[in-house]
Amino acid sequence: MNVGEVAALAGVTVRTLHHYDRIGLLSPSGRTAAGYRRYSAADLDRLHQVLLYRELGFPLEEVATLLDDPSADPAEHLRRQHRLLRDRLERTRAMVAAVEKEMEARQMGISLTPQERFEVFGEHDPERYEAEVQERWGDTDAYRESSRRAAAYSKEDWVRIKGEGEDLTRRMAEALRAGVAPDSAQGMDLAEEARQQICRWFYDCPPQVHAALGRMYVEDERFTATYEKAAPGLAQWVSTAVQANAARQG
Amino acid sequence: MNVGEVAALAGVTVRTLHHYDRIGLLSPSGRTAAGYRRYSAADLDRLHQVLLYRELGFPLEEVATLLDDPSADPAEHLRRQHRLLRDRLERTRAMVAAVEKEMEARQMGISLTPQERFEVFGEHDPERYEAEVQERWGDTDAYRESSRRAAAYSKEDWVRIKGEGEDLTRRMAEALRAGVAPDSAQGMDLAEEARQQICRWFYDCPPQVHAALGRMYVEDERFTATYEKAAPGLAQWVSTAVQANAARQG
DNA sequence: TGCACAGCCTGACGCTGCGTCAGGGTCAAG
DNA sequence: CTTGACCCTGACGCAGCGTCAGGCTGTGCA
Repeated sequence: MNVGEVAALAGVTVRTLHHYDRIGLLSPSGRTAAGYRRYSAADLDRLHQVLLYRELGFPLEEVATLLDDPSADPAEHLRRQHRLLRDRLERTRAMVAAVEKEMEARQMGISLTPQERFEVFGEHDPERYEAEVQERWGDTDAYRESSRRAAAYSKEDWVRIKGEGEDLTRRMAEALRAGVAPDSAQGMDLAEEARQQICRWFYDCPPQVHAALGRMYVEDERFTATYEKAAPGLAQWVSTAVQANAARQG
Repeated sequence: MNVGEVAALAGVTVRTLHHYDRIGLLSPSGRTAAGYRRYSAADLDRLHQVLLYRELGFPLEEVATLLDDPSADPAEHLRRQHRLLRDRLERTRAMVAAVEKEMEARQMGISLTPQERFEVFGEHDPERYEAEVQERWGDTDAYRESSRRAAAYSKEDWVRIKGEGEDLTRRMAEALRAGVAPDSAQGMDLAEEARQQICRWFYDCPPQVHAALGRMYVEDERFTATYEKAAPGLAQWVSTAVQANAARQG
């Protein structure tokens, strides 16, 4: 793809891509004879990561070191991004609540103290902080340890993770064939097992989040196809089981 | 207050306050004989607004024009901030969902198309866009009309708004004294009326949001005091009614 | 075959929103 | 009256692009 196409796709300007090329953050993997930049699928992948980290407030140079770190596999980036995004969600929620409180206070003729007003973004140093926490944590042994363990996943444990997942899918398919109802206790137990697997290997996945994932299993045909390959009707079955399990816990 | 104190309170650096002074965005209302900046409560107020708008991605110059617009009363700023914050909340939620989808896809060995990956922040031009939409809308007649009407609140209708609020509070107090249960149909109807009032005059307030406000009525002593002044036990009564009403609708 | 027009290239300068010294007064405590 | 924390005003620097300028490329159509 040419710069213009990539820019349009990613929602950035051509100048931005030029800039990323110049500073070595994202250099297209090829050029035409005339010197035109040519971006490959892998380049798009990287651009995606760059934009996510940028949105999270990381300075570009740090983004480069993060993405070039050979000890960090893709899954680790996803986990980190997920964590930071959830932090931001929390913060935004707090700010919305603060504005609503202020409105309510106005209507009732109460005026809030300055401390109250500022506390929602006090200390935070808006976006920066998220990146800094990363940096700080990056220096502690504990984090490095856990991070290294995480990175080690894709080397040897990855097989085990995949195996566990496939094993569970197989047991679900068996249950389906045996006529087990997805919203029965047994069906929900299987769904719960799936949720726990995500928690253990990937990220903290509360029932509500899991329910959203469940919906995706029937809405996105590629996920559907993967389950249908194990057993016809399994996508719908799993989706229902997950929802029922979430409702049971909620 | 001195610069250092203000800076600590608001979570910004002294340099930032110097900068805001220099560009005329926020000049302290006084100076000591020695030239020290002295910030008043009104200055803190303004700083608060500045930081909110800044966080929302507005360039400082635009923040200045917004805050110096004489036809914009405080309530209008709150409504705008509220709207923009909710937009951001939505966007962040979408990004979290996208990362989760990507994780799930990885685990199942599916790979997403570039289009899919970028769509969450495609087009958006991260923060900037929020401000731009403002600008664009600011040019349409419809918006200017509604905006002017909104601004007119605090001039004459403000009395009516206050009146409506007090009237409702009085009727609630009467209900309480008459022994009406807060979670009875009558109690919930009163709560619903309160919610509608917020919708009409301030911002779109779905039942869930209203429930959160209800909790505040008993948690924040100043809100509690306002209600207790109308009738002892009213704060708890209103809170319960609001929650019941939200549950009824949810 | 040629040309018009969109798209690509490489400098180079500009702008915002501060961070970061430098060099020098101020004030409260001890 | 001194020490250390705090304040002042320049002045320069830096990230992350926006925005020309000046020139080559590629293609659809006459």
